[in-house]
Amino acid sequence: MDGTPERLTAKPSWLISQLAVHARRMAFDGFAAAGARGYHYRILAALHEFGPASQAQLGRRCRVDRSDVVTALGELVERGLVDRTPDPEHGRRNRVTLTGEGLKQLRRMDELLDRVQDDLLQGLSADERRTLTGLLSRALARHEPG
Amino acid sequence: MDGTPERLTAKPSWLISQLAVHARRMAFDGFAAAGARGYHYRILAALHEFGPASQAQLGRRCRVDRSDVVTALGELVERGLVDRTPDPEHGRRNRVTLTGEGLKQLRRMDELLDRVQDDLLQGLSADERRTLTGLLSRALARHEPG
DNA sequence: CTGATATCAGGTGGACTGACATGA
DNA sequence: CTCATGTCAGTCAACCTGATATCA
Repeated sequence: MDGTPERLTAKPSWLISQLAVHARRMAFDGFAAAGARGYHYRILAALHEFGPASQAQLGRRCRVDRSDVVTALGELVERGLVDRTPDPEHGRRNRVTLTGEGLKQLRRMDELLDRVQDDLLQGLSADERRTLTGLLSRALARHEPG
Repeated sequence: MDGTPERLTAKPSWLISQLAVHARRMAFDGFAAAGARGYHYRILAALHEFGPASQAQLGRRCRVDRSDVVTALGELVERGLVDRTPDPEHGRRNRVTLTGEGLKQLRRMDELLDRVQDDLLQGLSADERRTLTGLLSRALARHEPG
């Protein structure tokens, strides 16, 4: 433990970071072609997965800061991918819903991302991918909301 | 495959990205306390792992852009953590070496990072961590240099 | 009063691009 | 003429902070 600590390139956090870089780059290229970016996908996906929500809820679900939700939602509304209407039951809250166009866009981005995943994990068997996914989600679960 | 594509929160690339965020945040806090940041660690670690090198080599080894290497090295030189001297055998190239202070700083950051790793992967057994590391490095290996 | 919500202004580190001069 | 190297200027998405106004 003197001369040689764990090599940088063997540290899981390094591997994770570098893989994240690749994933983001690949996804980014595809998203850009669709005129979108990461935050757009995450918001659309959260809307589809959990249904209509307030902006604060949305941000918590897809882990985007409220202030960034505002900006991203503005762009999504502009493109007609989501609707943002004031919540009748709460004067301050907005109710955000996915539009038909938004769903279509989400499907496009989903296909794209699936191809990215495939590319990212090439070299791993289906079994290994499942194992990896399981381990990752268990690790992430420890760092949830609270 | 119609109503429900793979959930966002189950996609490996999402898990990887979110874990990377946590890792970076945890490491960042510790690094900041030491007056350093990610690039500094990566460069110091690469110097220690592969020995003295030119700036271009360094950048390739720790995956930092050459232009960013310039800036980071400037800061490291200022703190006396590395030496940058012109390569006598090549008029344009610099030779960058780790100083004693640099090594000490690297050790501090290494300890810190190991604690971060532990925290990041809490909930996984030693065996599972090895499995995870193995799978990750095999996946990353497919996205190497070329 | 607290607390949640939506919004705006701003800052930061990491990743990247393009240009440029110099040397092998 | 190429290619690699070091340098500088600037862009960008993601992430985060703080302040403000509004409403329960």
